[in-house]
Amino acid sequence: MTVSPTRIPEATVARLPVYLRALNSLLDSDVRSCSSEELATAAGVNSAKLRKDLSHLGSYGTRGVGYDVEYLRYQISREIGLTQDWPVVIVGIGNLGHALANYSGFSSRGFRTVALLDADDSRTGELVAGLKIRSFDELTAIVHEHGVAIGVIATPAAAAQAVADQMVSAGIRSILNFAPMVLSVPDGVDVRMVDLSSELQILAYHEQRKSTLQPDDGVVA
Amino acid sequence: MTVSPTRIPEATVARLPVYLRALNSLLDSDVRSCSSEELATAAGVNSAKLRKDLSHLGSYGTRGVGYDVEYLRYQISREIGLTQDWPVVIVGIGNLGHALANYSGFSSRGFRTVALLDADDSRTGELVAGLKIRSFDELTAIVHEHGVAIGVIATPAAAAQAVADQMVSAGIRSILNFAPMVLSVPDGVDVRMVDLSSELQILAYHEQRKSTLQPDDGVVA
DNA sequence: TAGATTGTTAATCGATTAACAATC
DNA sequence: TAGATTGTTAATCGATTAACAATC
Repeated sequence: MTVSPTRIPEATVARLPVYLRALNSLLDSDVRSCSSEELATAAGVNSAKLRKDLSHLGSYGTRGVGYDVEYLRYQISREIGLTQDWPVVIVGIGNLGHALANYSGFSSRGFRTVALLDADDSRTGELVAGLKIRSFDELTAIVHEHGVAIGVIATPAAAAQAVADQMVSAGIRSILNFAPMVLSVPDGVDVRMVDLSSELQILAYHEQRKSTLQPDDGVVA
Repeated sequence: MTVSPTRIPEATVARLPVYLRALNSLLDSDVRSCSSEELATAAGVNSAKLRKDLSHLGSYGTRGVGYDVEYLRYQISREIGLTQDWPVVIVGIGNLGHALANYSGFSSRGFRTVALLDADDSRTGELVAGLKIRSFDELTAIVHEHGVAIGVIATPAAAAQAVADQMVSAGIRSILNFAPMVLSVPDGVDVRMVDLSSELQILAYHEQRKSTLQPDDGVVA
């Protein structure tokens, strides 16, 4: 009874962060209340989809009125789990790791970077985003000390699998992978992959189609 | 007849870069030929989905034998449009822009970064990844000079919409947005959004469910 | 009450998957 | 030919959307 009564569809889960961001930006503009139409516009989706998505979480709006922005924000945060503390380690402090360590979108949403690790021990002690870079060898100790559940991999592709293996054996069950490399992990471990180049390739595909598009293309009788 | 005869489903397009990466990694290991089963494993999908996806591009395998790795790689590259040159500009050279400018996954796939722009003119002239940072004011001139079709936004959220507007008016029709901000653009302009924090939030949601999962959860009679 | 807007229903659409005929 | 594996079919599953009854 205390836990979410229903499973939330994966497509909906992926949009909850978008709604959260839209609600935050409404609050920044001192908007206290909004309709599904307004929120949908701010989030870049249509309102039917928004209402359907929210209906999976519960009934947090008022018919004829709309949604209380702060209340809905809290409910979505709670559903995602952002009301609890999430200690995170980042492994691989190159340009990208550096950017991630400084990324305010993490800290502002309940994620707390507890350690930055790099395999290159000559960088140990270097200060990045207020944290000293530590040796990768300390991973297991750090995971246990802080109860880290989420690991971020920002190493080159060649190192990523070894890092993932070490994370898993240290007890991490959720991995965010920025290395352009498919990781193999045991059942029960979640990996999400962010491939910067994939996104560019998908854009290129559509851009190419635009250029070769025939004027009478697009509709088939 | 020279252009792709069929429309490729969006879900398939999103996976083509993954297949391409898997094929590259097979080639690195001197694997010249593979079955759909092997390639699917390397790409992290099941083989039925892989074959279905490839069937949208054409018939590039041999029954009873499998796929020629190099030939298939070429066909996918061509379909995505990676056999042509894609000049790219990156706007916002903070930590993330810096990381993107140095990211080898771009240059190795037909993407050519022609300019790095930043609104902070005190940074003009600074050398990053072999390119001098230039003023944002030069955007339109650079787009025209190099025929830039794809723009990358790595600015803070507050600046992103203005950058997008400028890109659109300069003629860019494909934008990769790393700023945590929904962009509004005219019809015909493609925006893909990469939100580093969203991915972490989706992981947190699943991690949270793992912790609260009942032992007899998962199946309902 | 009248007007507005949610939450839900049901129809449609697209994606996934297993199975297998085609064929090397 | 016999064995292997693709490319396709058809069934299933999940996501999207429009419409509207419920209700503030």
